[in-house]
Amino acid sequence: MAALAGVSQSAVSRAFTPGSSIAEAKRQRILEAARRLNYVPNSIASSLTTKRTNIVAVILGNLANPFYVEVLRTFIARLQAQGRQILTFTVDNGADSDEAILRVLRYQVDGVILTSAQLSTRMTSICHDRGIPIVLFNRYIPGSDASGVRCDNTGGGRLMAEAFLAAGARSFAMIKGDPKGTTSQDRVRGFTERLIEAGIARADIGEIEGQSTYDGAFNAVLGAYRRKPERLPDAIFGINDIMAMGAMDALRQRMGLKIPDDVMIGGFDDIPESRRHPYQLTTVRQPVGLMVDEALSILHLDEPAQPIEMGIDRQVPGRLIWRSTIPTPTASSED
Amino acid sequence: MAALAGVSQSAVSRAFTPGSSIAEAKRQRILEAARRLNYVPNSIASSLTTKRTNIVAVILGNLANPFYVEVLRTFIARLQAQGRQILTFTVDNGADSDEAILRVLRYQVDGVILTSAQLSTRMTSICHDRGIPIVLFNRYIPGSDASGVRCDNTGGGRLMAEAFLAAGARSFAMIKGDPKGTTSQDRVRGFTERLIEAGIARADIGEIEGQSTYDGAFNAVLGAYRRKPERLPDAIFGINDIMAMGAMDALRQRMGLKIPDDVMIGGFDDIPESRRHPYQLTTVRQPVGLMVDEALSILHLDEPAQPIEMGIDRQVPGRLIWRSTIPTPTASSED
DNA sequence: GTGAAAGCGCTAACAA
DNA sequence: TTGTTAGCGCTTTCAC
Repeated sequence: MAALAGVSQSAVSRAFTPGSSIAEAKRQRILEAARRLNYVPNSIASSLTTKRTNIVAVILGNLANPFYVEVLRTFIARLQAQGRQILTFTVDNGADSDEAILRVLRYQVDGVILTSAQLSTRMTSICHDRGIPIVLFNRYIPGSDASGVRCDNTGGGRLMAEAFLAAGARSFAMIKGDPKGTTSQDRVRGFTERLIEAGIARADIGEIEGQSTYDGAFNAVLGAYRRKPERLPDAIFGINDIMAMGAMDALRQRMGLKIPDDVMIGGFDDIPESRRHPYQLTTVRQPVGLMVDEALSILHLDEPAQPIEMGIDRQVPGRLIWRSTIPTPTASSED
Repeated sequence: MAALAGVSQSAVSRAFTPGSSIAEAKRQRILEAARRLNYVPNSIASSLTTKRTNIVAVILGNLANPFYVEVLRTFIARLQAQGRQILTFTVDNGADSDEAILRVLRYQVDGVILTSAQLSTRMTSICHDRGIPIVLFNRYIPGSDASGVRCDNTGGGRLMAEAFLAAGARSFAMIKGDPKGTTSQDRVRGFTERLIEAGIARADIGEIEGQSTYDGAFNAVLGAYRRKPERLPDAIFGINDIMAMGAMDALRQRMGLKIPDDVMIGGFDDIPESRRHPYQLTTVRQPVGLMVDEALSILHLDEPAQPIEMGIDRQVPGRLIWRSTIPTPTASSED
């Protein structure tokens, strides 16, 4: 390219580097030649010297949960607007992410965002040793010095418990997700704690496993209550919206029950589907945009020289969105 | 790394290159040292010489349509299994993809997959000149020599027309998507053609604009029929499932209609949500896995030396999935 | 099977 | 403001 345009290599480099000292006329001339020759600078080559690729890795669990689609979409939107590229990886839900991380490290990514996967301490230190920041999204790994952002899951669980209590529920069940994940655990814990505080007996708080999926919850509900409808509690808390939706469909379409008349339902996440007519799910909203911004700020991609922030565990509060799967005690508030 | 392990640079390179001539003992020794030193080969550097990055770009429209989430997920699964990385890009639905393509070209991707976006001939030739194959997914650009894979949308539209006709419908409406996209156009055309052939009058085939989204279709249906229920046709064809779902919700929850008793509904895509209880949508299934495989075969990532396949327009047939939004004339067949 | 040396396309001093 | 030079971390001849 340089030769063809009759200028030095450095001139070309400068022409494509905003803020570098080059005469405006020359820059224009080079840009014009580049267009004519269909020249596109090679970012791969430049990152070899700059040590910056402008690539960020996003490692996700299964995209079957629309919540994570929303998360991915938000990360893509933000990063793309900053001129960064996204290397997307999926790993099986809850599986360990070692292989994925090793692979993205080969590509010298500027940062790693990890959702729905385990992170070994070995990988954490490998990343940190190489100066690559890593942030956990909606996940907390006890004992890890990796930083992360998550919703206040415990608090969110409490909010849901309060909503049910206010509506008069006295017996409960939870549909849990990945039993190893802190996200599900925390929501379960907050929910349970609040109920106990309100004087509910442990025996009146049931738990079933929904595997974090629509089908899992659908089948779990059928398995638990279809033949024993007498066991049905007043209220069921789906640890995430997609499971709450599976539960609703099983309850209504397969068992002929009315929601919230026969059983109340609560969810968590506030995915777009939750507000749709068939569901109108009362749920705890996670502020995805805010959480994404927090995650990116922990990565501080713009100041690579800054030391990596370790051990941060940023929690942002969720918010209860009243819709129609729990009778509203007083006034209702759709957003 | 080489120095630290007391071997040559080349030896390290060979140790990490399957099939290169190196003594097994030496390879093991190097691999062991690498592990100890947390060494990870730099793919960025290697691609500078090999001219292969093992990165494939996937450019998508909005992820609000679950169909494209499914598509993305499938591409990720396949490519990841092949040891390739995915650079994900989103562009506004139907917007041109020039900027996105220029950006991925800087990263020397081995191939480009493009869905839901326009592709200029200039970009096509830039890619081809540099030997980068590009494949259109579910999109056909007339006059372009870019290759692509798509469902037989015209045929799918015909299938839906036949289903409605068999169920006795005599008046129709379509909820169209992006008016500039061939995908929507083809489905509309096939549907209309078949109806005309069956003797339906043009006046009995209405069209409304659903903007390819749930909300768009929801509102369009309300706008078209709420105050004029007498205009309601026997059958409504949502050009994609997400719009069919929006239409169903509007019809049932806002207008109190029964499906299929008061109005039949058909969709296209067969997204996972379509089989769920609230919808049980009769739709035309796109064989995503097959289409993805076809797309990847057109890219022939494994034989970069082969000339780029141009002008291919591979069409795979869709299949009608009978569920419950159209009364089945005779026997029904869930997949 | 192995190492030395050249070079991939760029950026970053440095000197002019 | 400009061009020259020396690498960035790897792969690839090419001798050995």
